[in-house]
Amino acid sequence: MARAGPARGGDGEKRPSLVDDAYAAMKRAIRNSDFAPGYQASEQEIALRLGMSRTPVHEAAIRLQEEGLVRVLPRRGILICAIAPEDMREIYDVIIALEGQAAERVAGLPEAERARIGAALAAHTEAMAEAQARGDLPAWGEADERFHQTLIEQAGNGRMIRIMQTITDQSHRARMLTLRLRQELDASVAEHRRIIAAIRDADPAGAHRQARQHRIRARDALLPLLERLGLRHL
Amino acid sequence: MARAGPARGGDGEKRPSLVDDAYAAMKRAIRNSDFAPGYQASEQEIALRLGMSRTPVHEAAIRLQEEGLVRVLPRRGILICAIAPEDMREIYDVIIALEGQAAERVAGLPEAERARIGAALAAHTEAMAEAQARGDLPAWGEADERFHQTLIEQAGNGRMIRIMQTITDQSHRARMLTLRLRQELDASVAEHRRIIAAIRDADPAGAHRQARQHRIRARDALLPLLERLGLRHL
DNA sequence: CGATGCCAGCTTGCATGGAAGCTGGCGCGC
DNA sequence: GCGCGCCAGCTTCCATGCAAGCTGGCATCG
Repeated sequence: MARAGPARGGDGEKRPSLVDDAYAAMKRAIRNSDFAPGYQASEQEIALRLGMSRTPVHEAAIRLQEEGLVRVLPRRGILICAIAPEDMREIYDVIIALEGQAAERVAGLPEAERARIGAALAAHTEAMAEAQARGDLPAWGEADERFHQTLIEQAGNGRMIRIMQTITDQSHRARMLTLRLRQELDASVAEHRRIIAAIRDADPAGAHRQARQHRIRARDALLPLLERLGLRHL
Repeated sequence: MARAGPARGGDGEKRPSLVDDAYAAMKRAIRNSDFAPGYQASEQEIALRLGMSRTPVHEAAIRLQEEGLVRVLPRRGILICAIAPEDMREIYDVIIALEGQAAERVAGLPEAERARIGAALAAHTEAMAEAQARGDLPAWGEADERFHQTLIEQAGNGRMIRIMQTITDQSHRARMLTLRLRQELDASVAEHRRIIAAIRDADPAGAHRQARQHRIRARDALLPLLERLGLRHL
């Protein structure tokens, strides 16, 4: 989760430049709402806070804009993007499609790989069950995130990983907000186990269907929740 | 296809800045291989060619890097990314997943919408059939592109549109290269018609399945072709 | 009192300069 | 002949300056 590096291809790890520092700092600030959605800051101000000049902040802002986290308004500053329920609908539709595909591919891997991945996924799922028993929601959320991250990563598609990372970043705040409102944590655990079973059985079609269904159900639980709460932007 | 604007959200159309000019020029140069894959240019050189200073070129390069079209090598210049067969495999897997989802959603729209979209898709498909009869491959390719573009756009998911745009840009050169080698143009037309039929019948599951199958077949026709030709990067 | 025009201040867009890092080739030592 | 180190040149990184654009408030006019 906490992969420090810049958005480089993946090989050459370098000492991060100021641009990378600015990128990481701004992204972190957005993630834990130090920069609240709707907040508008000047590049100068952020540069001052980070102890650098405007240039690296500006370039980091371009990258963040490309990922949909901020908008750079010409001559007005950097606007932290808010997420509306409609955005969550879009995000879930993408997740539903990609994660189904990822699960299918994982279930088509050779026996040894599937066993290893199944074990990792099962470990994360057990961590979820334990966290739930303890009533530890943050731990539940982290284990859930690791489960899905593992599923995507093991499908071995760099573009898919990147896309999922991007939209996961976009929806992170919304997920944190709604975590404590969700009533169906046990359903998630059960569904995860079904996904794992399909992978272990080398059943690509089944894995695809289970992963899809899991995300569809989560979407159908979450969206009405957002609407009911009238969270227009978060 | 030729949406002129910058990567703005979608509303405020502005007079393009120099950065936007540089972005558009470089993207166009990459599309029609004026910048061949593997080519490495200095920002200074490109800036000179475009009649501007290094700054806007640099910022445009950051955006292009974020989209996977180039890599900015620290202190070495801008490298035009090549596409390997493995990349095409990744790209197709994403397309397979997203386009199936898009077709499903379109097939779930109200009757009036479906009729309108079905007509548009049918028109593009007829254009393909006619181009094929004339032996006009470029026209076939453009009509095919319009069909898929329409399908995605009408699903009404901005993030999905953007993702597809990005990976379509990445694979554009490969598509152009292989267009004349493909033997199964008529299969595409037939499959398009099946997708349209499912949409008109308000059959989301069928539309999903047909769209998936269409892309899976295309992938399975294309990838061996690339391997056989030994096109390691294009 | 309301509307309009203007201006000051703040913000970024873009250019440019200084400095540091990387590459490749040349010369020296062995 | 071979390998190593060094240096020159090229390239980006980052800071900063200048100018233009936008906003909001104030004064002025109807």
